Amino acid sequence: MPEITKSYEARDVEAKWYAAWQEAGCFAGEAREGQETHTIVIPPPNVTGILHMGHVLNNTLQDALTRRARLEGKAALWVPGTDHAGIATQTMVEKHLKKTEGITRHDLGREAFLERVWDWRHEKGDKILQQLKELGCSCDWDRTHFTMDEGYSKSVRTAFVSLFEKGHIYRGKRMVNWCPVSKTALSDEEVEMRPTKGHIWRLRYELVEPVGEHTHVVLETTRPETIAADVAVAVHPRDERFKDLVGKKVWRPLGAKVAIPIITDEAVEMDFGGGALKVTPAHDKVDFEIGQRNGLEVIESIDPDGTLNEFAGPELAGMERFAGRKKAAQILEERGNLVEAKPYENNVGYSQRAGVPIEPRPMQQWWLRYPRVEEAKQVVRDGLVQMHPARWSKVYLNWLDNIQDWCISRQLWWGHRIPVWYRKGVDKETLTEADLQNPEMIHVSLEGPADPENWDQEEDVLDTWASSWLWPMGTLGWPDGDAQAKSNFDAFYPTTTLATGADIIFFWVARMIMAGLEFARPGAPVEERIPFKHVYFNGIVRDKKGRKMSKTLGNSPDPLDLIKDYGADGVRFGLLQMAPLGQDVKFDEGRIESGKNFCNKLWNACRFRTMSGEMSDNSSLDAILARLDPAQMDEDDHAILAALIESMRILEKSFAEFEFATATQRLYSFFWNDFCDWYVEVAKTRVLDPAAKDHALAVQDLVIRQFLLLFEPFAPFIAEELWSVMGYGQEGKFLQDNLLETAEELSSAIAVRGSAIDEAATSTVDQLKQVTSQARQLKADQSVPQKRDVTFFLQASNEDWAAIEPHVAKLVRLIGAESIARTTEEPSLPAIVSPFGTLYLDTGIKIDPEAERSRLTKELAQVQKHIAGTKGRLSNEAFVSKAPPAVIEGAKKQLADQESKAEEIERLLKSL
RNA sequence: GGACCCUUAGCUCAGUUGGUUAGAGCGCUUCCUUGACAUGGAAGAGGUCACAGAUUCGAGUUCUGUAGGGUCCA
Repeated sequence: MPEITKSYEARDVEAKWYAAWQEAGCFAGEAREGQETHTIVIPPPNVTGILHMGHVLNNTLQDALTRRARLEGKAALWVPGTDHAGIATQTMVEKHLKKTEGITRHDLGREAFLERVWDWRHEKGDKILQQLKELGCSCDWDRTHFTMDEGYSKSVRTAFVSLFEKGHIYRGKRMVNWCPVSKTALSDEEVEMRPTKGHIWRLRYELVEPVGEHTHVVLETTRPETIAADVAVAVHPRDERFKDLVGKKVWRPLGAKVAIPIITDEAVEMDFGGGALKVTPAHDKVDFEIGQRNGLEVIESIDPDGTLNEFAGPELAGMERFAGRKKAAQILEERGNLVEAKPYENNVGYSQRAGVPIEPRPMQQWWLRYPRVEEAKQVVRDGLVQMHPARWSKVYLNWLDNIQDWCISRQLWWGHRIPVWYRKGVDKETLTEADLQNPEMIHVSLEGPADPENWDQEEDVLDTWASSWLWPMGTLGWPDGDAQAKSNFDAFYPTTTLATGADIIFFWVARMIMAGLEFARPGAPVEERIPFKHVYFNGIVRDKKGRKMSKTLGNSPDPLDLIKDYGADGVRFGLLQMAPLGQDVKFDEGRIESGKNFCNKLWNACRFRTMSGEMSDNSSLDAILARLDPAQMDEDDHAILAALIESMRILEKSFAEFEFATATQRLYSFFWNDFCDWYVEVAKTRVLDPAAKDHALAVQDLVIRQFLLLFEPFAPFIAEELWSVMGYGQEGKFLQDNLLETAEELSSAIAVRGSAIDEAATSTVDQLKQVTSQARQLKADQSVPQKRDVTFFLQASNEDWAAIEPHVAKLVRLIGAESIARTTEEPSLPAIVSPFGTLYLDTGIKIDPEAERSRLTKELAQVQKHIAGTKGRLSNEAFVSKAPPAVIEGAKKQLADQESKAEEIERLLKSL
């Protein structure tokens, strides 16, 4: 018999099995011809990232799905990998260079700098993937991808060239979100709107020539530092207040003294700031559009690094933009242009990465008109791509309805350099859309021009998301035919489920759907082109105060510490218990501890089983079923097997609906409450009986076997260890080499062996549990110590006694009693009314009538309250005539039961 | 301004199509080291299900509104 330690020690077990799994190639995604597949691609973490609680949740879910799929006989593939994370990684390396060598990337130059980034990536990168192994993730590590690897880069360039050729990509001067710190353009999605406290200045713009009584126009602005770049004042065309002023001119109050026109534009909000708007096309998106419509000049008074330039006027030139704002307000006040300065809060766009307000500016950038927008909406509306929880599809559709072209170029070095070459001498700032079609001026291809000496490659790289949107395809080899064959693209695409956070629904999920539809399997039906069938949005892990966990706040525990303290299985199971579908998770270490304790409980239940008797043939389900003796099946056996089968049903449903908390909670209560607290306890008596022992242990072996199969997706290490220890496996095989039966399959397999589950047994067992609890309650009330020297008397009808009699031996042990004897007397002893009749406790000491009276009176009051409620319902004409018969029957039965119970308690009271 | 989510025990959360007396984990009180497990066992205290209406024989559950908290979009 194998030795089992007294408590579960996770560390050795985890290290041992992970190595064994890898050695045996357990995680290889290989599909036999015609085998159903289950594919997940990991949301690639930043290559230099480290594991945080969000990753733990997200990856545990993916692992649970993947492992469950394996047990269901599917060819399960989980593709791991990392993302190069353009800005984040580049910034990290730049900071490091600054700190250690005092140099910038420009000191090194592009090539040398990129070498440094690669060094960094090789030194520090992929650490997170190692950490995922500690968590037990069953990724196919041989398929690990990195977005900057050659193969993947080729897919990124292929997508670019293809979209360019189809006219989806263009270069154009438009307003972009400029980050003055990172000095790159950002997409709209990378800009975070934050309410920001500041001021709004009410200003006079003097009319060049007074009109009637009008000498000036009043307007409001939050950005006086941009006044020097004003080229007009705009009012709404239907605004009567300015009827006479349109077409006149005002003096620009800062910068060169210039008269600027008063124009009209629909975009002006009439009830804001008096109705007039200063128009600064270079520094505001709305103003830029007004400028375009009205043919206005564009004056840039802020440089890319956020410094005011000479166009801002001599007083402001050279100042940092926020210092310039104060200074501008001061000058305006001195010149008498300031009417009023008020504190003001408005939404300001911040660079998500750098944390500073972005500076909108018109720039030449590369843009993408999204492909397949309509189709992307349709696949979600049609349910080909299902989101869980479903409400996110609304958010998704709303974004697609208002979609804007995507700025895909970044002024960075770390990333996929855009595969565009300009003929030497061509000025890329003045290229027109027509020039883009001219092969004499522009070359766009995978491999570059044949005569590279005559061309300059575009300096910019692609937005990171313009590479990761190809992830489900690129990691399966697209577009390279050989690579696709090697990866078995045909079998594994579309992937089954994407598990991710809702915060990247636009960044990634929506774009992946469009990319999949555009590039995968051209010409194939839409359901073969989508990148995934399900999207599961897991919640965000928050701290106790509800704040997002972040490195800067330092409020996130290190998952590796948790794994050390609680075991990977404990962490996984505990976390999923607190992660219901679509809800954020407030992290509670207590739950993690409870996960660990549960593992220990399971461990000890198995330990106890090995101590209870020799291990018999556990090598297959059939072998165990053959050990069941139908003649010995009692109510407890039926009830525990019924609960097992019900648990299997619940897990089938929870996996289908991504209800992981439901699944883990059911496993917990089934194993701990139904099995350990009850079944194992009642079985102790039977195990001591040579005639009943084999059967009772066979039931336990069956339950534990099925439980381990159900538990493995959540807690793979302990499941594997016990699978081995308990002899369920075969030499050289693993738990995952077995198939998990469905609830129906198990149910009929048991029935075929002659032990068809009697569901009715469950209610008998519930009554036995109740009487057990009542007996213990009596003992506790009477302050009887836990010794087993007390006697119970049960005043039972023939029928009740027949029902309980076969269980008495077990109950005696459970309750901790000398005996339970039937009585026809009405002894003067503390009593309680049980489902099998009145139960008396003989403590051997004299009864205390007062204490007894008070206890029974309390009990009676409760029963009577219940009776009153039920009577009330039944005497309600409307209830009786409208409620379904089953409900009415239930109420009647309940009333009868409660009334007889009340009568009995009253009798006991009287007899005191 | 638009969309969505949340509010249930001291804390963190379950509660599936409306149907007996609303559950779990942690914490708390009392008892127990009895040959699986003190990472454990037994008993117990603790809830006007945010508030106000409506629908219904019946609402934690459906609808409307209010308050508070949160998220996304503009």
